[in-house]
Amino acid sequence: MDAITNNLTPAQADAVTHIDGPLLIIAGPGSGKTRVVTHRVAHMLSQGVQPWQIAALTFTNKAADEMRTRLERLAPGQAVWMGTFHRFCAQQLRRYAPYVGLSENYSIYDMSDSKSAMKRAIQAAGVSTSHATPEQIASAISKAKNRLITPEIMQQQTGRAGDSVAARVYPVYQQQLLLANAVDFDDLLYHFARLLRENPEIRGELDAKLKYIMVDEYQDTNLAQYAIVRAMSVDHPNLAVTGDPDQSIYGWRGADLNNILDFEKDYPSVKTVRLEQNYRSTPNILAVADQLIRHNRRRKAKELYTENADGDNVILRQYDDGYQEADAIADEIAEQMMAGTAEPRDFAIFCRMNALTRSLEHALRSRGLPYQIINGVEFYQRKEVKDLLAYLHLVNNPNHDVALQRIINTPTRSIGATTLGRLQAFADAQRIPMLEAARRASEIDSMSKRAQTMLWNFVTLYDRLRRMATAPLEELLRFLIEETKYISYLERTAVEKEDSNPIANVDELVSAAVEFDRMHPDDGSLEAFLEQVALVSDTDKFEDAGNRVTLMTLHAAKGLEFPRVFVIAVEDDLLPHYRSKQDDQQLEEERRLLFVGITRAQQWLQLSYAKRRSVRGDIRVVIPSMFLSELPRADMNVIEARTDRDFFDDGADESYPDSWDLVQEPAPQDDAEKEYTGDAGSVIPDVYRDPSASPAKVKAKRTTPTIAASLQTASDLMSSDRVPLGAYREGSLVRHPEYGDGTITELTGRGPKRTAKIRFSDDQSEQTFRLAFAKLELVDAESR
DNA sequence: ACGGCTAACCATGGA
DNA sequence: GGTTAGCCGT
Repeated sequence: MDAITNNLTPAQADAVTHIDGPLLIIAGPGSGKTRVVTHRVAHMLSQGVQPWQIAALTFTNKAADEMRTRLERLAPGQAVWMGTFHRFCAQQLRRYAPYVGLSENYSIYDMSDSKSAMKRAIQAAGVSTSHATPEQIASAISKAKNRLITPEIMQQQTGRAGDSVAARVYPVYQQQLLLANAVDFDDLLYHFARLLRENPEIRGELDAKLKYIMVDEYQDTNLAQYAIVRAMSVDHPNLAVTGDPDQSIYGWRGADLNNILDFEKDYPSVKTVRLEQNYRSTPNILAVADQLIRHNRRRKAKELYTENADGDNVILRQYDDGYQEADAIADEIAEQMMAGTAEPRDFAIFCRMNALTRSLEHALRSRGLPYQIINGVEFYQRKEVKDLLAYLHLVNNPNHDVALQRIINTPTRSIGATTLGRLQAFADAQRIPMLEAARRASEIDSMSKRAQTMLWNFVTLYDRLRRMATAPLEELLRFLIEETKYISYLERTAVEKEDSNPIANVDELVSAAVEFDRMHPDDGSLEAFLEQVALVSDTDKFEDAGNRVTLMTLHAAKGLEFPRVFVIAVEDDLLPHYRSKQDDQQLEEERRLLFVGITRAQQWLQLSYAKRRSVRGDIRVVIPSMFLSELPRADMNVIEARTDRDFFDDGADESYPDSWDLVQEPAPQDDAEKEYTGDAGSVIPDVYRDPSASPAKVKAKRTTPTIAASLQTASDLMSSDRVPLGAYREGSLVRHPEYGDGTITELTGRGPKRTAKIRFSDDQSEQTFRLAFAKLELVDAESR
């Protein structure tokens, strides 16, 4: 008992010793949350709670592993269930599969599996993708599932046009998944939530068995997760959740901030504990994080403080371009290593999207610095790995149509698109899985004799593999590699690339199988292996990778900490991402994302942006992120790029207020200006729109001339002595110096992104132009 | 009819 | 830089 409750702050002890009844732990970054949670479990165990009465739900395996390791130290040998939401649901669904129309050997589709399933469903539903892309449809269906909306309900809701397309695909997609005895990621939660809702006896059993449920990162739960957790906490409402509204960054995955903001309303008898003292970062870093997050409205105000000693000022650095940024950061790391003040594992580099790691990777490699990229999709997404896993999937679940389609002709066995199409049509017509259809190929009239033979060959191969289904995994895997001649197929087809070695990846998969056999000598099953593979991410296992610099996205960085952190490309359209700028809630989520990045740093932090960045080949002028103007610059080291000052020559000497006014209050004389104001609104922090929110206003006044200059440059590009953008209409006649006269057939986008599709009268060709940049003239009908 | 190849086209985040 | 649709050679 002493070892468990000693050395805790009063707040921490409060949380640790609370056993019965709802508990809300609002835990700021670096506040020792994991410590509190594990100590609390240990305390509960010491007070006679049985380990099997406790379940701790997390979002990543890594978080669960971390908890398990720490608990093991406090209370060795106690089998408390700790794992991700998805794994928890997957395991429960194995037991209750028939209740939701599945068999217990059901498969879990990963993102690319669901994508192909979705494409097939869209085809089968016969909807046109001209107004809604497959991605949009998939996202609408995913959102529906996250909100526990059934296909029937979605069809009843006469929503927006895009949704009605999705509403038609949804039941077809769902039906096909059930036929394939498969679920997608959303279904794991969706099916289990509905199972609990529709079967009170199961709900009651679980509620009674799992008397103590804990949820980590509660701010990232969606409605389905909320429903699951609540359903299991009715008779025994000993629900303990931890979270931080300021670190909610998964809204795009359906996370609902209200779950945590309203927790006290859901459970009026809740005990709320706030962990506000930060043990991770220097005051310098914390101050920057705090100033930034104050600009959010939807939050629970929190005082972050630390007793840590002062450290270096946070650096805000400008580079000329992305390459200079990469080189300079690599140099900086090399320098700090040479100075003996740091080693590779001390450094992390965060970015908004994976594509941005490329130049960094190059810079680090050319200097011989060891690094690792934590990419959400890596090993298990590689072709050769997916191929072999598809074989395993099909062996485990003969209804797995996506797997069948992947491997029926891999290695090639003369079963092409035509044959596959006919097979699929037959399967659809008979409502049978495709493997079954292949067995009955002789019944398919349109199928050539030759194709029938090829299909028969495949089915025979499958049956040979199938006989090995219960063998140890390693044996099965080696057998199928042998039988399919997969290695020689790779040697034949794989192109030698610098950093990909398909055969080594196959070996790595075999090693994973060996390891799995070793870990599960008795309970090992193909099904369990496939489930594990489906539910791990590469993010989970970065730790083992040795002494390396870590590159990852801001999303992947959550829950981690590093002594020295670089956040790169803090630029408009990237952070905040351009697809999040239109909506205040999404914009706040972007701000939280930067907040998460900043608060990962223990001792040293640099935020950087470039003046120019090449995006997909072409070089763009960069507008620094609006978030940078929200930081306490007086307490930071602001460093501008050394060269290239004249790039923004016209604006470099402008004082700050003028340039801001330019963006803030463009004289609204005509349509174009109004148009741009609307768009620029999102570039302006909330505080500029709402005078009542004051604290940042003073800070933002310190915006450097350079930032102001580039902002002005952007507005120059937009407005000065150009035809007002609003003057362009669909049907407008225009003249282009190269293409000649034409007519605008379509206008899309706003502000700087305003884009026109133009059909030229000369050759009837259609081209698209960004109005702000294209050399277009409006012509009136008479002058042509 | 199949399969390999080239050429557009397209990209946020990820259990 | 990676993926896919469509083309062309077998």
